[in-house]
Amino acid sequence: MSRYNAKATEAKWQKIWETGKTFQTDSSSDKQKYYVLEMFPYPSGRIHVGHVRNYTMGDVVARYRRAQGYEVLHPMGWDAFGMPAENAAMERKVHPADWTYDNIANMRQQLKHVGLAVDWDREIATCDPAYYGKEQQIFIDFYNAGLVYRKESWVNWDPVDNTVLANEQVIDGKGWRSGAEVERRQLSQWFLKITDFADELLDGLDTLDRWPDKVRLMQENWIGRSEGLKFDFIVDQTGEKLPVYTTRPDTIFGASFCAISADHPVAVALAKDNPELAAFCEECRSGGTTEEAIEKAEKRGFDTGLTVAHPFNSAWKLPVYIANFVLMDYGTGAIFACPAGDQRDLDFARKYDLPVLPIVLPEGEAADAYSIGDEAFTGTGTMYNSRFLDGMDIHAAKAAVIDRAEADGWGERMVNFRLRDWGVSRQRYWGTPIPFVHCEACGVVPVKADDLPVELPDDVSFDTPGNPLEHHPTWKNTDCPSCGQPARRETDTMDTFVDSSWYFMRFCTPDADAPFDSKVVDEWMPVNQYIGGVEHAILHLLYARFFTRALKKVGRTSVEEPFEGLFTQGMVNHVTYKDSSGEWVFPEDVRKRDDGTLITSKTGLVVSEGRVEKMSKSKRNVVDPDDIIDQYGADTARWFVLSDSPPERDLLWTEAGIEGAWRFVQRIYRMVETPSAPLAGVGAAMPGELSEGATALRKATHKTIKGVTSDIENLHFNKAVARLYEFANAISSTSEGAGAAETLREATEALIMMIGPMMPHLAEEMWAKLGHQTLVANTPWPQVIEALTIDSTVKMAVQINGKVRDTIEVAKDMDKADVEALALARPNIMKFTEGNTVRKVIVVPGRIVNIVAN
RNA sequence: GCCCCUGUGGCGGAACUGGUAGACGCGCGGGAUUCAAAAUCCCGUUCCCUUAUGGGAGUGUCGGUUCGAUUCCGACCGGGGGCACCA
Repeated sequence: MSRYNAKATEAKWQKIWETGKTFQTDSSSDKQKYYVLEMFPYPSGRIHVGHVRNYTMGDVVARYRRAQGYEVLHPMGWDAFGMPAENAAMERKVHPADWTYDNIANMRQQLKHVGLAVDWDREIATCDPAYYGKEQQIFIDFYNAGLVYRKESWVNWDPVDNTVLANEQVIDGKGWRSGAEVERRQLSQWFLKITDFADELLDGLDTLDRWPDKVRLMQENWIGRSEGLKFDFIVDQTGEKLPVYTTRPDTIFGASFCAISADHPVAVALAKDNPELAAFCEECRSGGTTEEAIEKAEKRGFDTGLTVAHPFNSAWKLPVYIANFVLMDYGTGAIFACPAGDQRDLDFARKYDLPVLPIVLPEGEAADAYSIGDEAFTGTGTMYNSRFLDGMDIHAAKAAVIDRAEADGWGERMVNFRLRDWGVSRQRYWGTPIPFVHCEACGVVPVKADDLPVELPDDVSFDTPGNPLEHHPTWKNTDCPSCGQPARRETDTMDTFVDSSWYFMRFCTPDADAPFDSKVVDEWMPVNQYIGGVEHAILHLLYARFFTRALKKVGRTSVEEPFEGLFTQGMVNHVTYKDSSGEWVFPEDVRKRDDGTLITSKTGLVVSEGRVEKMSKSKRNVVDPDDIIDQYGADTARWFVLSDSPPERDLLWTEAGIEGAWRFVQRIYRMVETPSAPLAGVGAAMPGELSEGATALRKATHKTIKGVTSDIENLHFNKAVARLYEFANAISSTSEGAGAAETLREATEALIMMIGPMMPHLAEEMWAKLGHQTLVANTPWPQVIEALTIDSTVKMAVQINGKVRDTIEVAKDMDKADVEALALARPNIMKFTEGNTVRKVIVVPGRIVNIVAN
């Protein structure tokens, strides 16, 4: 018996697809368009199993949609800028460009072996001047629209990578990549005004009904909209205004002090001639978040000696403290504190012995007996000790205070966001140069459109720490685009998240002179199905949504939301292995001895199996997709990553699992090579009369088509796989008599067409073996005959007091009364009803009969 | 601390809107084929009692609603994720 040769077969079909331009996308086609996109990879050098899973899912969708008659756009590119290229340059003396392009070449080859239905003619790399030059053009557009600005600001400085990190790149006070303790420095930075779109980005979430709720919720929290009252205290000593923001204006009569941030202008001014106070502010600033975590328990402050008057009673004075828990960049950097209603305020008040007056009475408490201990009451209740608010619930009180403030003119309703502007400056070489020039006379001037792209210089050195562009002898010297005098180029480059904020549009017209051709983009966009890792739930996806809106604002597109459907797939996990010396061991080096114990083939040491964890190089619990594809073929790998686990959940990679997938590949091959019974010829007509077995197979065929179709529509690939296994079992059990050969052909062809999106090479090979001259890739999806998916009889369970005691097979439309009579007459049932009284019989047609008897 | 998700055999996981729990795969046990092995095929496989038949228990725990709960409600326990001095 011959065996399926995956390697040779897969190479053959990949060649045929490539030379036939099978997956080339035609934007001018009049078919309905479908854009499926997986998050493009960073060219690290080699693909990993996570990539295989991600791109296989996208590929199933792409191939399925093609079969459904859509014109499909399924492109691939490279998120090619970023720090690892510079690290490689420093460590191995290779140029970042060479390193990156070598990696791209490798990974392209690897991905091609996976057999993706990708239009490779549209491939882009963000480090290509043809790409980043357009990005510079967009950046200047944004600048002209007032969406780009420079600001002196505190930044997170990574002392190891010598770069500025975004807030979100700082994890537990450490750089996300280097792991180094982050410092705070003040630098002039470029910012994108994402906060201009805070409301829109929030409201837009409601329209994204094909996004996971989890991701929408995370974005909602990230944007962090709150409503409250903004009003000015007047500092008694100076007459200065001190604006504060609160979301709890209802607690105004519980106010006991006012707290400002160490970075607040008032604090900064006082620090000038108060060394003690200055030292305190410095302490608040230093240390970063990690140390904050240490002193988290402790709320500390510094009494400025200043006082402010309560807005409802000018004789009521509140002391002004500098407090370490007040942030300058949220709200106004100053608060009024109500210790009874806020834990931080309460901790602070207890420490500095400030008044704590309860103003919200929890339900069930008596006003004269209630007091606050060391726990603030943040719940709902009834206002008291609060003059005109007394008796209201907190919501009514909130509104009442704001209304009064607005009527009396001392405050106003304010909406505040947690979201901050996006700092895009990076002091690095391997990124998109920010296309601006600093001129002594003209200030900051954008580079002229004709002079774009501002290209990175090739001859750079990484010997000194810091930004190589800054060190370059000539690159930054240029002439001012405005006055022509000698000037200096901006040496900051952009955050790589900028690159990935519009690549999906570039894919629509990868060769356009403009960043993209908006007419074509408007036809393809939004992306119908976007697939990627949940780790991008906030940053990348929020930035891309912002960019799309900003591009609309500058008139480059009319698209609102970039991604109509979003799917976030789970990680790929694997057990870990350690040898007796404590070293991590690669799975491929583990051997099982006859007695069941494990050893490494390298050293012979005994190996123990550890926890299942996300595949990572450091723990060596990785498998190389190349090895798998070499041994079993891409189809086997594709089938395995689709089976078993729901796609949004983590997948456990096992040797046994991949073996199982490989067995199924062989089984399909045998089913076609040596079918269980003779097959009818290609296109043979279905006879009018079918034997019982043939009818059953035919029904199974159409039920399976129906099920698999809806499974793929819903991205339930694991269920589609299970159904196909089941169907293969059905085909294997031989049927005889009239129509056996015809139904077997119909079933086998349906099976091959349905595995097409998942195991495309095997499908093509089997399709050809079945006598077809065409490609499965160009064959329409099999049609369901609905009538064949409906059974005329139905099996119903018969329960007594909720326990199943029997099953009956009845006509689908049988009368309730008849069903009941039939059920009660069953011997098994009579055995239980005998001697008892039947109290009640519930008949749910097509489902169940429940007899209540006692 | 706050918010969200999740818990089903030895394992990954099925189960439409409350209606036969455990589909399908893996693993395991038994058998066939083979000189033998690999590969393949067949049968069994939630647990407990039982010779089969049959019965009892069972979807993290404890309660509730219901003729009927993996599904709905409440409390608790375990696992995962997000945010974190956001006023």
